[in-house]
Amino acid sequence: MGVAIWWIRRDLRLTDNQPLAAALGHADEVIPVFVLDPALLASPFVGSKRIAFLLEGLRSLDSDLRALGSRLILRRGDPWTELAALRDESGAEAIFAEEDISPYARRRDARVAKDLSLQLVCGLTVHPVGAVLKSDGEPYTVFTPFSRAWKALPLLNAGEVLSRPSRISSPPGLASQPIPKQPTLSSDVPFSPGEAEALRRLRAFVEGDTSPVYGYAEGRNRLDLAGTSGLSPYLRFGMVSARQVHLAALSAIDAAANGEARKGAETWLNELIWREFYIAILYHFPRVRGSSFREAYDKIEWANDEDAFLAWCEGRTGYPVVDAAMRQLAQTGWMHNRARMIVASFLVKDLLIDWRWGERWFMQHLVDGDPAANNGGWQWTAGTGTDAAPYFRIFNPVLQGQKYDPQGANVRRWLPELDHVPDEFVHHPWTMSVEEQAKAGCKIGQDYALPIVDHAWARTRALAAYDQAKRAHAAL
DNA sequence: TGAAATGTTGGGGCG
DNA sequence: ACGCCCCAACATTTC
Repeated sequence: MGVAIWWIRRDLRLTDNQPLAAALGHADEVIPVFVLDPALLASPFVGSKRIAFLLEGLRSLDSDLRALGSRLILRRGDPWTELAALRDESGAEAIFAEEDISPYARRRDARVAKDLSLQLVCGLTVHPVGAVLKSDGEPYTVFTPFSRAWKALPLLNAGEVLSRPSRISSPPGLASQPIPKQPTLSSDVPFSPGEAEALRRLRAFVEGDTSPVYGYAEGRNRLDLAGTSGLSPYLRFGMVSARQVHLAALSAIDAAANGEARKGAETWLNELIWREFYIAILYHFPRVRGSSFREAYDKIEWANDEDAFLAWCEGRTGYPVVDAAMRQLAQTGWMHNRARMIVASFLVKDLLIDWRWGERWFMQHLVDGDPAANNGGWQWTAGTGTDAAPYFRIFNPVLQGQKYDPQGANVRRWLPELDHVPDEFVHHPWTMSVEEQAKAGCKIGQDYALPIVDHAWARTRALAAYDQAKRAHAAL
């Protein structure tokens, strides 16, 4: 039956892998190949923590493949060139890959498909990208009706997970370059790559009557508790399939012991649907990658103060809830979703800095950085996106801190200089008297920054800037 | 998946 | 006893 190529991109798993299953169904011998694309490595939207996670993930996948009698072939270079060479070396008739939807991925795949026999298979999402449409055939731009239609669609393969192959035969003698040792994954990054770890985390989150998924409705918002699944980096690289996670959410909903537990599992399912919503938005409206979905807001006159941006990046804005989250991001490559909304609101509304600056910084540092979800999240906060927060919804960083980190435990974890600041001041330490600052061992302006902007003033400025943009657009 | 500003109500202090 | 004021608590509107 011949040879097929399984072109691995963001599907680093053996269980429930549709392109792999398609390749195995098509040929006796399958070549698992990953092409390390220098164009991607050089992108300003890529950072070393995510690359390190990917490289470790490839090592883990290689080890899993070897256990099945195969191995990972790694090639560095332009995908079209490398795949054409591999086809010529091996005589492979077809290439199978999981469909990807970012503008760059689509251009790359179109170029490959023009000359090589490339078959793109669903798998990035539960439902095929582009299959969730209104009755008039147009894409949804509002989440709630999207989610309703999404839930009504039948599951591919009747919801059966594709089993892990027991053996993969590959042609011998194909050259593979070594998986690069650099960049290395810092021990500060709290994710260890690989399919086994992804499945372990999934089980820990959903299995049993008292699993965290049942407290998710409340727990997901708390910055000081581990209420989230921590699966985002694994979904980002397909170390677990979206469908497997979806089925786990459905089972948890079924097994919920009471209304509150059920609500937790349903809320979690909703987050998975937000992921698919933003993937669909980027697929149907690729222009959102560079510009606001709502064009009026591309007329905003941003302040774009470089020093303020640097203070935000480095976590020295003087607002503890913001600074703690930004230092956690720089150090570990991860940030709680609630914190992402808070720091994004602060950058866009309080500092009046273009959301694209924040989008790029997040992509450079997040281990789970995904173009669709990240863009969607930023445009949501900036009020420029589909079904976005209204422009006047501006987070107060003090109130958000008090609400979601009531004792300041998370703030103190990342800002040790606030260790001895009493709870009542921990989210607004600049209101301490000089004596209180001395007692807490935290002199404001010296041990910890004075707020770089007054929130009440900044709120008014943001409202005026957005209002001005709307007027400018309406006048056209 | 906000927060601030403004409006309303009602208990209690007080002359 | 009564009217008046204050203001906390809650509701509604506005940004």
